[in-house]
Amino acid sequence: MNIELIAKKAGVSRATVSRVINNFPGVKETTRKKVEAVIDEVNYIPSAAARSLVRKKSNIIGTLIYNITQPFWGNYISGIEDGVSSTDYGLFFANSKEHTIFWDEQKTYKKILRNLICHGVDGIIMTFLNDLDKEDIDFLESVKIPYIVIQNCFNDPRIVSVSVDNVKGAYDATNYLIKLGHVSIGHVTSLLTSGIGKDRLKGYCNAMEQAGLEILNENIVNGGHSFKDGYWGMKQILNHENKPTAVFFGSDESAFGGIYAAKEMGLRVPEDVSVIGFDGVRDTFDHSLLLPNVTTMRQPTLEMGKRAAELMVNWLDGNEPNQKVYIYEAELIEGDTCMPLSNDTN
Amino acid sequence: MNIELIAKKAGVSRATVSRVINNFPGVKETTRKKVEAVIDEVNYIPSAAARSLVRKKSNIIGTLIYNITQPFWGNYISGIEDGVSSTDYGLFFANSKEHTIFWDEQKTYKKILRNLICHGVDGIIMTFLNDLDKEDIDFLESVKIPYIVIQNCFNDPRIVSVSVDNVKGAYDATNYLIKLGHVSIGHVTSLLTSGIGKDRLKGYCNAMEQAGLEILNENIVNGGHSFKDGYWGMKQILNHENKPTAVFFGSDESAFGGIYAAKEMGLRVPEDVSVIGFDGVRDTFDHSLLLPNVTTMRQPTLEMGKRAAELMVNWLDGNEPNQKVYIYEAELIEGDTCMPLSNDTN
DNA sequence: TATATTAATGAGAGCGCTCTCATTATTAAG
DNA sequence: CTTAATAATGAGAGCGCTCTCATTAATATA
Repeated sequence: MNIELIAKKAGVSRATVSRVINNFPGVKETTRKKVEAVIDEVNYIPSAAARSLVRKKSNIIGTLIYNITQPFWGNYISGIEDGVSSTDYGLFFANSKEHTIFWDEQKTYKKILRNLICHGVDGIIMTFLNDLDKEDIDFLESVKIPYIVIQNCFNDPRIVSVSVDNVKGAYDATNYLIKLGHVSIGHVTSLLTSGIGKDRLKGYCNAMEQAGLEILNENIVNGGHSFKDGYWGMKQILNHENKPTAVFFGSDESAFGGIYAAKEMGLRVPEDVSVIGFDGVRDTFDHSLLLPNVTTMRQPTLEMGKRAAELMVNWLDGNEPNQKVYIYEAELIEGDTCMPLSNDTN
Repeated sequence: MNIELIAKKAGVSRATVSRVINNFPGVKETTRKKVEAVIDEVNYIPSAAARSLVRKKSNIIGTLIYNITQPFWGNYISGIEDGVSSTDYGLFFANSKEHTIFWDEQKTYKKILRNLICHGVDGIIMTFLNDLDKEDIDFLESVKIPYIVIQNCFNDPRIVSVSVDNVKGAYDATNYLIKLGHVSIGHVTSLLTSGIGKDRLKGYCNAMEQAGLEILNENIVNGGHSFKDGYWGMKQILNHENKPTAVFFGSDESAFGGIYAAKEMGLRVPEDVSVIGFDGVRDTFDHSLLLPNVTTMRQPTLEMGKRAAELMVNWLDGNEPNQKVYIYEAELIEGDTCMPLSNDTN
């Protein structure tokens, strides 16, 4: 079933059918009705391939999201979907699993991106946890395809990104603990191979310095975003003689791990040690009531995903983003895992 | 950059370039090298649209998954991705959110499916929780596009499906409780508007009947797969005078809700009431150690997703599945939420 | 060296649309 | 009723590939 047959059946030319399909003006109402009737009758759907070929546009946006099986990342997809849902664009999907990018030699970013382009996407929305390889950017630039990075922010002037202000978020988190009277504050970082981890560490340091508090190496543990990372990080931190009275974790999952570790060591949260996380994922779990109500810096992942999608849609429609860097603020969500330092009667 | 230009640059015809791109035989080695050099030099990637048009095949498989922000469903995507990862196929993505299908009038199945087809997918892998509307099937059949349903199984002979044996799984779960000596066993169902919920209820009834145990209406609560459903279901069940000593939940999330409700009512799990769930999602959460180690019937979602993808890939490559219904077995995973009935010294 | 056979390559049609531009139908103006 | 203006429609080229079939190059055989 093609446009030719529809035209024949309706007794008009292909051009007229095309006008009807695309809702173009300049078709007499009676003709339009006639054509629409035929289209409905035979359940005609125009060939996407033919359209893409002549328009040089597939109306498909490629997405490369770190690990959608975790709600934190899944929410980005949801946001992106929100952003495209009222448009003619659809989503092509690459890589849903963490290990694929990190450990699978066969699947470097470049190969995944290449695969995306081979399938004809018009633009790409992606998360990059590790700092983007120069080679990857060069590749994207060379194929001249619009791309937007979410979650991570780069100082490369070529990259459009949507992310949270990690320095400020970490600063706010640390400062919240300081305001509660804590002076000895630990930090289990997120991945320091990414700008995200580095920025959060920087925010932590900024807050400590500004408050005139000493930054102790033994209070900073190189971690990651997983439960396990938080678990081991917390063990390490709490094993010191002068253990901190509060710990800032680079992610909520790692904070959960830290809380678990503290309990295992016979320490109460927050009575013995306060804990603050980052991300704000708790509510995304159906079983959130079973999880510690962790105090955290919430990232508006849904909004950010949506924003990225909207920017991309507009871009593909001819309106290049007028900024390179779109920054959101992480919001402090007070849970039950922080309390004022008991010695301190503020 | 198109095949014409590559041909010109390499001093050969378009046909030869095409042969090289597609790794077809009958090209002299020296010619092949020459063409490949040009392709590499200009970073040429063939137009997906043009290819699709002439081949009448986009090599894109559409997926319609219930709610990817929950790991249970996200795992299906992971499995599907596993199944296509070593092939030339890619994934197009529709609908990531529960509400979109259930509550958004604008997004009926048919519209989503139509959208998928408009974007040119070759086949569709989808989850349908509610029983598939006859109209939806008719539509899919009318556009003659291969589709595979995962997670739900229909007795419509036209539908290829990959799912778990829900009757047997529920039977096994209930029987496990019976073998532990329980005689008064409750059931918080999953959605009874879906075959899944009905089948699990049936399995429960089968086991009870076979054991000669009475099926009490007050022990069966119409629920759903969410935490909330389990929570309210459990409250209802435990409020009866002769409350059951064990409860089978239609999902793990609802089991979590049930466990939470029991605790709230001052009852211990499993000492006062045993709980068994369905799905086997606990390990998919990074913070699984913080969750009750619920006894459950694990569904091999990853394998099922992979299988569906493989079936689809083969189908699109010309080999129609030789069965209509692919059934997996749910596997009993013994956790810490069940114990023998104390009165019973078996 | 001439001929038969096989390997390598090219010419050209066609996939199903869109879009420009020419043509025809319709209405308005004189 | 004729002409000018506008509205509606159609003809046809072209998007970038694939694939068949014809042609030419290379090799084997006599």
